[in-house]
Amino acid sequence: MPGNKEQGFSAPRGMRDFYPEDMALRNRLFDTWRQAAENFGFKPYDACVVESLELLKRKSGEEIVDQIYHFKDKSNRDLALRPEMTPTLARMVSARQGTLSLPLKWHTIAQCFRYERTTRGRKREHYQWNLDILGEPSVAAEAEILATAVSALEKLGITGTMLRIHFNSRALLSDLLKTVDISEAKHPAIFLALDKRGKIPDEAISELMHKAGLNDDETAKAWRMLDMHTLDDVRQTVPDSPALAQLDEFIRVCASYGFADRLMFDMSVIRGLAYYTGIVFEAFDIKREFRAVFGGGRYDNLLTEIGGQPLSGVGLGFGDVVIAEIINAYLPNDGESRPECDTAIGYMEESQRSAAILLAQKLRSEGDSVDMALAPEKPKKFFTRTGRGSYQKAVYLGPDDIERGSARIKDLASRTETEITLS
RNA sequence: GCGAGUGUAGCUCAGUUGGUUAGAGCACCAGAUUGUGGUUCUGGAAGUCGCGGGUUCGAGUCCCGUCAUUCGCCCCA
Repeated sequence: MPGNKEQGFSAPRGMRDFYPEDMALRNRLFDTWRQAAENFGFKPYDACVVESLELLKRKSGEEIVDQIYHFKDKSNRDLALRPEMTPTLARMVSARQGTLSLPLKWHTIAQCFRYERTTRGRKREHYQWNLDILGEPSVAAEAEILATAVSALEKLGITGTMLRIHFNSRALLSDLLKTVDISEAKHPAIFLALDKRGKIPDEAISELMHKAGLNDDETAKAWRMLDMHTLDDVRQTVPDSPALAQLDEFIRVCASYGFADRLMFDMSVIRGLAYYTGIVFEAFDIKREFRAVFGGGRYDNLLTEIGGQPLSGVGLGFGDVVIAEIINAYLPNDGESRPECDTAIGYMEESQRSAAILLAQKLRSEGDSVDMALAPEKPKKFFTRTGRGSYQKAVYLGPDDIERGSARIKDLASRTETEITLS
């Protein structure tokens, strides 16, 4: 939309304005996230939006710097708008590592920024719900985090027939690569190369693996790994893999929570971020029409990179942009407006204003939300304005009502009126 | 960073090979109905055609630039 016509101002590229009508969905989403997190015992935390560039570099690598909004402050410090919450979490936990009791479960809704071309489902700014469990090595952590996210999805009306959680395990991929004698040092490069499958040509992926030090034979073996589509295929190759046993246990725990039917093993889920080491997951809509709704996995070395003690954790990031698209596509009637305010009060003349204020204050003290007119209105205008769905009830005061000491409160949906006393 | 499309009233959009004063529907405001709203009728207001430059006797229309936006690619939350 064009912005201010005289000066041509609009929100900068990729940044969003939230008008009151936009806040309805956003607040519902945020409330749902917070309720689910509290329901599962996650503690809220928050942090500054500006981070030191060095912290982000150390975690994400030099090459990511041109995708970050960064700048120098007046003392020449290199700072950045956070592109994700995990480095900040690592910094905060590391600072109190000696005193925090583990495992810890924290959550936050963080606005994150990223400087890149905008496209469907991707802005330069978004809100991301972050769930993290630190200090629990068992798959109970993965299952608990996913159960929390699934709970939020259910509250939003997104059922198992609309969305599936695709999962894989980097540890399992490592076990598979070991069986074909590819050294462990080369695994991370292979993961990052294979993660690009479907995004860049296969030849380019093979080229990436060659650059990572794999010969033709090893590259072919890495490719063959992806031909396995089911856990049974994998089981035949590495029947004794500890990572496979973990996945079996993971599925069992998820079944106890009751959402195992939403899970789907998927060798192509690898995740682009370098720090994942174990189970990884991404949630997609059934039609695969949209980008991932949420994603995450287990990381083991997050704190050691910034000087802390080793601590295993599981994290999940759930953005506000894609889920809004999914809700609009799968639940099209969800956006219908509903009353935002209990009662509207209007009056005919200035001389009824004080009575209107008294009534408004009385109803407010009883807990109703009340929108009282700030100026006199003709009755037709008042009822036209208030009858558009924003209010449940309306009271209109005129001279006769003040004389009688009572007024009629109207239920706007049923158009029925009941008497209330003015006192 | 690369490629393509779009930009006309609050919204959705018409607008002929360049031709006088730029239109429609919905929404809005007023009246019919001077104390009661979702349907009806009548009337009204509202646009520097994203912005800037160029070509032309003349530009919403053609050209260049710029900003915003959408969709791909790179990349990834």
